Amino acid sequence: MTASTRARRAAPSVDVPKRADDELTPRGARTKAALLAAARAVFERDGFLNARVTDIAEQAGVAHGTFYTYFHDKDDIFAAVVRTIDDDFHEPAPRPAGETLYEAIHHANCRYYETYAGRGRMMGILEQVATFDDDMRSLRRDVRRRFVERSERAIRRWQDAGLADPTVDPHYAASALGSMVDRSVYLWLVLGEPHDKDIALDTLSRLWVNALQLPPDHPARLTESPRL
Amino acid sequence: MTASTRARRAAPSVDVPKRADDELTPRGARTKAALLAAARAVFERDGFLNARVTDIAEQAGVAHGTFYTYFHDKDDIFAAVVRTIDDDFHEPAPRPAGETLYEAIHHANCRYYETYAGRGRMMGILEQVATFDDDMRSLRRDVRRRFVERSERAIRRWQDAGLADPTVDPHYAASALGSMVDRSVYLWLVLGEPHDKDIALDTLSRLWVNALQLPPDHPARLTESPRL
Amino acid sequence: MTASTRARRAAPSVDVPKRADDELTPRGARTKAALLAAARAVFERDGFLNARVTDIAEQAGVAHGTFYTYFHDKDDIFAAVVRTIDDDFHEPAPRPAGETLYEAIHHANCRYYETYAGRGRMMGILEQVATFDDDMRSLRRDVRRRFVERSERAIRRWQDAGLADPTVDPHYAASALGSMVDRSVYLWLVLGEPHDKDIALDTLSRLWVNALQLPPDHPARLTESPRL
Amino acid sequence: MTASTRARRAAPSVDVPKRADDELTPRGARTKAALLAAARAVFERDGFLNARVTDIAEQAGVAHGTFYTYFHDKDDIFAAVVRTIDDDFHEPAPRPAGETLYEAIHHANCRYYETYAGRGRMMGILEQVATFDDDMRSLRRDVRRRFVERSERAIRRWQDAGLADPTVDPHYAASALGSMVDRSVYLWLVLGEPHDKDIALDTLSRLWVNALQLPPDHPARLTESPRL
DNA sequence: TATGAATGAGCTTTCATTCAT
DNA sequence: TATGAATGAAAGCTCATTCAT
Repeated sequence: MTASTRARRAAPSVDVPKRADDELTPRGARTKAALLAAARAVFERDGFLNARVTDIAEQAGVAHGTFYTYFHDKDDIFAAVVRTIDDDFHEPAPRPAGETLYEAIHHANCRYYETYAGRGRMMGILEQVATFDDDMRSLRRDVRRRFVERSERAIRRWQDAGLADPTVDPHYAASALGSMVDRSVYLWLVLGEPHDKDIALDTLSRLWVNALQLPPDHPARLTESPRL
Repeated sequence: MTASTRARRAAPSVDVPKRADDELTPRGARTKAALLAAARAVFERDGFLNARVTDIAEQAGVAHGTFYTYFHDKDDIFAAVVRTIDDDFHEPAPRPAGETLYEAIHHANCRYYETYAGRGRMMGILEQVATFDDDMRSLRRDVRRRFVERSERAIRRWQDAGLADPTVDPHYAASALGSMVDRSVYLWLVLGEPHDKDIALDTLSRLWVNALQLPPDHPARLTESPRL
Repeated sequence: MTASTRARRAAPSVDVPKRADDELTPRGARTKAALLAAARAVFERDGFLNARVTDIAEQAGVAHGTFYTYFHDKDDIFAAVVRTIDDDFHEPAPRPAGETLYEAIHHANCRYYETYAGRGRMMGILEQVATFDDDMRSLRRDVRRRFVERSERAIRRWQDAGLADPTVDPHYAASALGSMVDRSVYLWLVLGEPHDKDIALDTLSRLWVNALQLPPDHPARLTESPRL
Repeated sequence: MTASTRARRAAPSVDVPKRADDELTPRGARTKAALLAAARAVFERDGFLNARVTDIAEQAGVAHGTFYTYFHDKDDIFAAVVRTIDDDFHEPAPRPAGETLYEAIHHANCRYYETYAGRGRMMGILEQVATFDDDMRSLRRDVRRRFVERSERAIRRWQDAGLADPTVDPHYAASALGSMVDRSVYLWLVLGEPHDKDIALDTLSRLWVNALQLPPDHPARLTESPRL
């Protein structure tokens, strides 16, 4: 044969899943991990938009094409990176027994701050991607919704117990206070607004307590903790 | 995720300034205005990243090349569009005399909501651009800073007058409450979170007042209004 | 702005038509014509599969990107080249008055041969593309169908006039005889089977006449000519 | 046209022959057979151009790399598949004694049809490959030549016996009638042109007989059968 | 000023083939 | 033999920007 002749591919598109994690040989798993780590580094350095697949591959020390052995495209690996990061937000927090309401709320806020801080620049990148990618936006909103729902339930319980201002709407209150914490932390940790961590978090917690007119020193025994 | 996403590294971009507004012939002024209007329409339709210079020119009914008679690039015209939009946030609000504190704060929150709503999709786009463009980020933060500083001064006055909780830090409180309002409005108006406007804004204002432990029915006569 | 940022395009796909021929400036028309000519040359030299857009642009003496000002992709320009070639097959042939049946049929066959020959290597390329491209296959079959239908009508008339074998099915006969001519010409002109043109075409015409048991010397006055 | 189409220029391809069939272990023979079967399935499903070596290996249930233990490349295995298919066309047909000429010719045409139909989609793929691969084109022409030569000899005999029109050239007639049958069957079976098999084949045979002006009911005892 | 054709850097993705295990 | 990870050559296509008219 004179000429070997290549493809007229029909749109491969969505399907064609990459080999699942548990079908990988140790070597493959290592490479995939290297790519994920490299991707995170590159995203953090360049942001999502400026990150190039080439850079990620190079950073991981593999050939350009190897990237496509494990991921479909930049979006795909980004989602994978986010997934590795996202989980910690969902772990239920173990709560000490004798906390006051202020302490419980403060604890939750601190924990949110620390988790956010641990994610470093990736949270900002996720925020960026969420402004133009529907899937990431959904993911972002799901995380948020869970927090808000938890807070909402707590507010209702406090209202029922006569501890919280009965005139505020629990849903909107939970949403607003969640936004307050979430956005403040974003300003401090992602946009780098200078701040004194202790004062900042203490103020946040006080405002939280005040906003619902909770008695700060009342025991928080009502089980579930009001995390953002 | 459907489409692939690209970006470009910073370009040298020699600063050849385009002809200033007052040096334009009437015809030129008309063309420039058409481009600005077209740009806003295209940005609102496609977002910043998907907007193409070609589309803007086409929408404005001028040739592709004409764009460059008036603007350096997409960034340039985007900044110009934002400038035409940004101003309204800064107009001092005329305040009625006999307002209560709740009314004053609620008025400010409503005004912020309305202004945001009037900007329509552009606020979301600006938020998007602010995630990767330093200049736009600065602009965004300047707007914010002005709001926060005004609130901060008001809080201090209220604390001095014995009306507000003296234990909260005025700066962080202003920042946090500003974030609360700003982010809530973003969720409602940009991300389209379903909400009942009246309840939502009322809750926001109540939380604001509560958070500082202000007496809601006290006259707001302390001059400057605490907007956002 | 630090980085100018490019697109996250949504699948542009089918639409986005290129500027129509009559909206082109003379310069544009010249370039487009150059690309078409270059494309034909490249296709004839390399076949469709091996032809590269780059080669076409280079051959036309324009930059790579210029190609995309006028055509969507290789398929698009191929279709355009074929369209410029296809038309001649459809021109109705002017027929002399006193022809015999054999002469009329022979004339049609010769004309088919010549038209085919004039298209040169492009007919082979079209045959190639028709094996994997549905649109081109349709085009190919449309051309064929028109020939066959014309022949079929002629055969019916001849049968009605008692000139042709009444036992053959007019449709299948037209199709089969069309295939005979079409494929023979393909073998000779595209695959380069050595042949003596005169004997070859004469044999073809004799077989045609015999196959229908037509009296070769009978006047062909039954108006429409049985082309392929 | 949906997808873009690429091709590759001829590769040097050093001729390291793969292990011959009789040097294979039983296990190896089984793997090779699996690959051949898989290749045929994939070619029939996707066509030659869209078939990927990966798909063939996967379909055969072996690792990608294993393919290269048995075949050089896609061309190589395609040729092998075709070889397994090609043979049946050459088997001499056993002919009954008292046939008429029409019956003999009809029988041959039916047999060609059936053989073609049995090859299913592979004949179309072979036609496709023959448009760009010289070796496959040769193979295709060899098959054809044998048929034509056989017909040519038959026609000569019939002419010598005064049974066939002496004015048609035996070589071109054989070629043209072969093309008629071959192409008709291609249209029906590969391109899927709707047809009534009995009428279609009967018409084909009648035209064959008529074209040579053979007496249809004359005994076909002249030994060798005019196939195709 | 306005035009729109021309440019080409830049990034993406595919898949045949090799090779260490 | 079998495996499947790694490779990298090839093309494709987009669109911001320039520039001759």
